[in-house]
Amino acid sequence: MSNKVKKTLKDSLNSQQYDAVTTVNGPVAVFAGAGSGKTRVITYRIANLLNEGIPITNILAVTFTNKAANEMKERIQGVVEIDPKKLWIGTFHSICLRILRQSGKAISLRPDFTVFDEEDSLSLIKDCMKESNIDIKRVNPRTVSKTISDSKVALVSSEDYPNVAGTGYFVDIVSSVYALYEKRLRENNALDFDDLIYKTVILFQNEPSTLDQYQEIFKHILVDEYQDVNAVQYELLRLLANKHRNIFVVGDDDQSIYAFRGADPTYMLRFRQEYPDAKVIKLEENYRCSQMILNAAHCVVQNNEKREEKKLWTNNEKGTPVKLVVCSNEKDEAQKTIQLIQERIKTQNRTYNDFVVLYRINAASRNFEEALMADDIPYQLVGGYRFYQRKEVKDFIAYLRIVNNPDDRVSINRVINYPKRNIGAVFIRKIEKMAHEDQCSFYDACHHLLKKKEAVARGRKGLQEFIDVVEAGRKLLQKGSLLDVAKLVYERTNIPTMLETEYAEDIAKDKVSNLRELLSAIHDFEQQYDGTEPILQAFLAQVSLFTDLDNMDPEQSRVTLMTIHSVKGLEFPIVFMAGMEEGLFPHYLSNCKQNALEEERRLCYVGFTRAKTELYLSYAMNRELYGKTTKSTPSRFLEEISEDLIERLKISTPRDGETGLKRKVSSVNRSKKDYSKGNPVSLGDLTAGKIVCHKIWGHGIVLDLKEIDSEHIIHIDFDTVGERMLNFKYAPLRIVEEVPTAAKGKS
DNA sequence: CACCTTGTGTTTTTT
DNA sequence: ACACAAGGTG
Repeated sequence: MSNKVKKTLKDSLNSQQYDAVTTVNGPVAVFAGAGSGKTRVITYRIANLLNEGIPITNILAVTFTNKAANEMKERIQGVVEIDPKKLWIGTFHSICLRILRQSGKAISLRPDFTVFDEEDSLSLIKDCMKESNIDIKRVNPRTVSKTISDSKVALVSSEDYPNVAGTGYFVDIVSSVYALYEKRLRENNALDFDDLIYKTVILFQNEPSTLDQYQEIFKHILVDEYQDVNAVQYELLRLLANKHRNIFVVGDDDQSIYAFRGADPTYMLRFRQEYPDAKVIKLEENYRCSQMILNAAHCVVQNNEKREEKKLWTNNEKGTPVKLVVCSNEKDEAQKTIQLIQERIKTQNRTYNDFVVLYRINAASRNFEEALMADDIPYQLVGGYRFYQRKEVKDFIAYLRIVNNPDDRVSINRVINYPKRNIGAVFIRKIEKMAHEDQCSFYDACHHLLKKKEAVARGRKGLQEFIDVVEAGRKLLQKGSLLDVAKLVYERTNIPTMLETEYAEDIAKDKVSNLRELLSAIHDFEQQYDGTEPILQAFLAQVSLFTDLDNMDPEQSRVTLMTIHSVKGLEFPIVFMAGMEEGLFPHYLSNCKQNALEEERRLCYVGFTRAKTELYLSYAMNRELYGKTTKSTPSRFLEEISEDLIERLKISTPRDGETGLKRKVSSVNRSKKDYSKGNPVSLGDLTAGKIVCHKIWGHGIVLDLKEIDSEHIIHIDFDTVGERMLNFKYAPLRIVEEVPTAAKGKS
């Protein structure tokens, strides 16, 4: 057994990887570039620790997604025999949830607390703002929510916030809302996402004996995606590793893409300061990408100023250039993408699961879904409107949440009048008043009210029905079957019938089938239930931390659609990145800040380096988004790729004939030659009437040049895309000596 | 007092 | 395109 492991390690690892795997004691930081075998290192390291005789219960492994955790469990089982249930492996959130359920009592947390997702927490914040007479139109609740979330990540409590945040109108508002929000969370017996980690740190800070207990359990700590660790997570790790100092972190600062969530890649660079005796290992050989793809990725990311200079190398073959696909609009983009996929299936003997389509924002998935459906191509959509986030599913789950925790006011508010029970805002306020007078919970006040005969209200009957469903659910739960409880809710609330009257037939059908799917998920959960904690509590916890990514199945032959954020850690033979346009990618909200722009660039790097053999980049000249159509400029990231690594692809789809695009495409192709022959342009050259050549759009005639906010804006009429305004600073323009025929012909 | 209609504002990425 | 809040109606 032991020898088998040793041999496997030597055979399947390079010397740096081997070093990372077999350095058992002390702090280790591994800088692992994209595709350098990071997952393999972590897997083998755990296997090796077990092989060295370290009990499985003494290892903590933190991954970025549940899916990564499950995958890792499976892969370890391939090397050594383990009982995967004994291994502490999961996301920060799931691990902290487990710790708080076990030991939260020390900070007066009940073990049956509910986890609020972002929507729940925003709804509670709105309530708090209304209660404090803050005009929701003047102050955006989302901004308040984000500020509170940021505070928790920065370990700033509601008491400390006013002292730390300075002064001002907004700060005053957040101060009061934050305090009230915390109070309400406690009353709801609930924690929000940030609390899971934040309260665990508080627990460890306040209760040294509890901390000591976990320090003894987690003698060896491994952290994946360390570049995406934020302050509160860093503090958690620091506390846990403080005693035995066996902390092993793996990451890549070029792949840090979660700064919006407080991630700070400098923790990775600061590791050596925290642990001066740390061993630092660099993995720079890429085993995934072709040379051209890797170089193109490097072209982009090297434009970042805040980064450790490094260059990955690969022994893989040179490969083919990155392909640029120019599309007329977002529909055309989906069409062309699918056409390319079909071609490759036919000629290269590919299967659908060799392909992934990536985009910057979830909203972009729609067009691809529609096009794939129309062509009967199997696909799986990852992320987006996640299953457990859908309205009908959340409504249904709200009932289960109330059965589990009657203090969950957010869920009560959600469904007390759904289906309609004649319970409006006024009636609710009346119950609240009663709860306040009787010093009891809202739920208990409902009971009191129903007992009083004189309390006649129009909603009384409805309230009785609501309470009856919940009480029946609680009784049924005692008997043990979760599925029975769910069925009861399904039948007694009549939600399916409601849905049919509420929505159009096809939409209602969809929603009802989602609920059926939920019932079957509950059934499956019950089958695998291990009985370590109350079943409903266990189910709800899984639901709240579950992501669609966990559902992804790479085995099935389906095209995958997802955001670039979700694709981190995965690889595909052929990658399509859509929407390579200014404003979309980089996203316009990131445009203002240099840091944010650099993060977009890293995101681009992550996308590129998912591809093993082929990478397609596409952009649409016109895009409809958020209900309006806008003309777009190619992403600056396209300009950053050196010319020998990128190739414009000429595709004709049936639609092109109708729009006369074919003619334009051919003139663009000629223009590309002119661009490389042309001379660099200076500001003085740009007078009205001059013919210029754009790297992507080809020839155009200068109409105007003006200065706005000390930026030089050029107005050009292009043969291909018509009139555009360009910023001189970024525009890839050249002057052509001869007046090309294409431009002459146009007037 | 609850419900339905109209109008308004907002839209990144994820645990 | 969508959600959500205010205002009118039964």
